[in-house]
Amino acid sequence: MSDRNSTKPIKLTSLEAFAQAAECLKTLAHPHRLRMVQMLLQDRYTVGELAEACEIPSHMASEHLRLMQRCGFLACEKEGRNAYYQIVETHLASIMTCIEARFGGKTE
Amino acid sequence: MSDRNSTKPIKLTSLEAFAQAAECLKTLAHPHRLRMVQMLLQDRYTVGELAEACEIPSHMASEHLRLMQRCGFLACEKEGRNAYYQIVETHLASIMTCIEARFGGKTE
DNA sequence: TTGACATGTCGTGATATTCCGATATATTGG
DNA sequence: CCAATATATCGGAATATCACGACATGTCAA
Repeated sequence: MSDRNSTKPIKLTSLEAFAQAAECLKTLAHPHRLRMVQMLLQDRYTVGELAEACEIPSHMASEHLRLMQRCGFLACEKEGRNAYYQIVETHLASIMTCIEARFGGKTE
Repeated sequence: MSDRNSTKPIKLTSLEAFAQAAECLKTLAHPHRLRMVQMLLQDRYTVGELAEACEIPSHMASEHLRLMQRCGFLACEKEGRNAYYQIVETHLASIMTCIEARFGGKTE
């Protein structure tokens, strides 16, 4: 072992915390879910609107939204026969900024 | 449809770009790989050192490192019988900062 | 050259994810 | 009440991921 990193004790995040983080990242790691989060960071939308934007049937959008709700990203508000989703995990904004910086920003 | 979001044309990242992003996020979304990236953002390390820090056999660390190399996160430098890995995807620093902000910082 | 060490690769079973059709529930207008 | 709409849920098939043991490769030291 060299003295490259034996002298300075390295600080690490616990594997338990990273296990939680990995769960959340896995939930985010899907093209349709990324698009939904990007939209919901700008406004709230119904299941149907999100489904149309992702070009998928709405019952599949509903499943994606349920997953993101379960890991604390989103909340749902029912209004009549519509269900509006919105962001509740505030850190999603900064993470999405990082992703946009790396993989290209938004265009109309 | 309300006039809530019908007047302003929303800007979106393409689904193709998000598909790439999802691939990368999926690669990152693993507790051992997150720890490896966190370490490698501070210094370069050998396979064995990373394996020990993650409490896994080194041949499994080698596979994780190969995955991260394939999606452009890491590069490998062979020195004698050791293989040193280091970060080459610069955006990993800011993404890790976001993750640490949400899931707890580092402790020794 | 031989043996120990560090790393990399292959095949496999267990498990998880994704997509989809079918179906269910709830709400609104007529 | 009835039909249409919006959303949610269930079950299955295809696919991907994960952890692991076994083995292969390359390097160094004696």
